[in-house]
Amino acid sequence: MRAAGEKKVTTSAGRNELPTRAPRKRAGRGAARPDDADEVGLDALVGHAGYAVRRFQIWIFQDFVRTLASVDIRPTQYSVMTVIGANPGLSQMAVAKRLGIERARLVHLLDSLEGRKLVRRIKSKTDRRSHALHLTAQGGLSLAKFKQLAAEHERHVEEKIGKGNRERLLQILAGFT
Amino acid sequence: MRAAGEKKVTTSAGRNELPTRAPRKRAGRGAARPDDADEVGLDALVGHAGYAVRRFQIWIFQDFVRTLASVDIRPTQYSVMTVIGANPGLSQMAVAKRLGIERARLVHLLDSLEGRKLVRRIKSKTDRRSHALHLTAQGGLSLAKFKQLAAEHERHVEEKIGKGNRERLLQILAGFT
DNA sequence: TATTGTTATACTCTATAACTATA
DNA sequence: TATAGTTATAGAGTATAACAATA
Repeated sequence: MRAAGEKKVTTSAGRNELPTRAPRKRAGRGAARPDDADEVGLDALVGHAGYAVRRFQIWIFQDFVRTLASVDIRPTQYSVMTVIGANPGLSQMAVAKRLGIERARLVHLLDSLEGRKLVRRIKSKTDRRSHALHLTAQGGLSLAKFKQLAAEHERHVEEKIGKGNRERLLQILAGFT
Repeated sequence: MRAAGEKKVTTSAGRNELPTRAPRKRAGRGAARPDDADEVGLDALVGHAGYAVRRFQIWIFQDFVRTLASVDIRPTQYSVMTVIGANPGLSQMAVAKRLGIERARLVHLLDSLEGRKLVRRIKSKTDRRSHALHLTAQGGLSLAKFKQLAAEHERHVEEKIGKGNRERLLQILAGFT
């Protein structure tokens, strides 16, 4: 996973000539096999938005996990707590639909957050099938801390791709939120 | 998973006013609970590049799988075959490093592709620990077809976010490939 | 009948560790 | 001793199906 070691922290937005390496080439020694990873051409993958997005998503995900490691919160947990915090009383179905999480998966996520006393499931009076979700007092305080760390992570993103590019990215992808 | 049903195929690049919904609001009936998913505010998630990127990645991934369903090829399989096709004789380690795949995982991916007669592992003469990877004749023909379908998928992306935005996206993320 | 939360299953993917055969 | 490929395991995430309680 290249992202861990962190080379190329170029911090910027300067080098934008698509790296379309020649699809065929031979390595340094006598042999015809490029054992040096950077000599390996991507061919059609250059030009696929999905490939670039996947690599970026992996980087961003790992930076988030690393930055919030001290509080042991992962991106999905953060998104669930944020939505509950902003919309107290929401049902599990509503949270699942809003975040695009399977309702079956949300059950386990909430089990974990509830076990950590960050979230509470309260039986709904109006619809006894459903639960009203709330942050606990501790959950509210913790979320404030999580948001600080998440903002720090966001600054890492800014350093990585550049301030203007980050904003442009948010604009381009606004329709998917 | 919102993407399956497909609402908002707005095909474009027009609506870019960040949807910062008010963090608190009540639903239609007398109650105070927004059961309508679109009434639920995202709060801090708006403004996190990672959240938008994750949602976009899910959409793009699913469109790829759908578009290449007839040939039963997933994004990772496609990337592996493309790199082998462009760099015949590559070792497993070189492919794994280049694509950011764990070498342990690549073993299973290659087992599957080799079982389908698309790829062949050939024992290296120079280093008997390693395998030289090649597409079979059938694999080469198949890959051409996969590339056609992947290009079709790429057109879907273009329709979804707009031609200019897609190009800009590739530029912004070029450093991650 | 339909929906909410739940349990269960299967498969993909990430992250490790350990083993073997070579180097 | 280090590396390439392999096997194994654990957890996250996706995708389903089915069930009980309730609507």
